[in-house]
Amino acid sequence: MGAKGLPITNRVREFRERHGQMSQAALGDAIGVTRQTVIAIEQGRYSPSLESAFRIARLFGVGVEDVFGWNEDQA
Amino acid sequence: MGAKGLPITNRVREFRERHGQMSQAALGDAIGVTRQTVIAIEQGRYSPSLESAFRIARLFGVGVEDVFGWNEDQA
DNA sequence: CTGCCATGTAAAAAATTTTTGACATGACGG
DNA sequence: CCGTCATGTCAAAAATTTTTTACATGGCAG
Repeated sequence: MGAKGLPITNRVREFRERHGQMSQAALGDAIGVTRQTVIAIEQGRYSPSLESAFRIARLFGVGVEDVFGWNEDQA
Repeated sequence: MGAKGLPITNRVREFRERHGQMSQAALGDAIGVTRQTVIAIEQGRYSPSLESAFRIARLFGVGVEDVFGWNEDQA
């Protein structure tokens, strides 16, 4: 199983950049994960834990589904 | 590490039982995880992946945050 | 130009989630 | 009584996510 084709999409980068030019490292610090994790999530390399998803959404003051989306087809 | 104290709550069991007396095994099959995973999620032993969360919510025809909740305090 | 800062890649190690398999119990119907 | 189903526990293996460390690039400020 090579290319993942994750059913989950996300707009983390979008929200992050609109939040006062917050860097990937700063976002990581804010939600308690490393910079590498933020990079991987933004690049869609794997689906984050529901916990990370909640922390990101809450940081931006929105709901989980405002940041993360579901791709029925890929599912 | 030790006792988890998960910041995530869920009403999976509630939704499952209201969905035609669906068993844990049947829910597992429906979303592509094992019965053990359903048990662990319902018991709050760990936070599921965002992917599992989406599959469960979609199966019940609701949003992720209708099934899973965030406990700011524990966070 | 020089020095940061942000982003990106890579790979191995650590941590967590998920699976597999086995066994136990109570409820229930035949 | 006996068999089945749903739930639950346990433990080890497998798979996936996250961390750690290191290095590379381009942009931009001084």
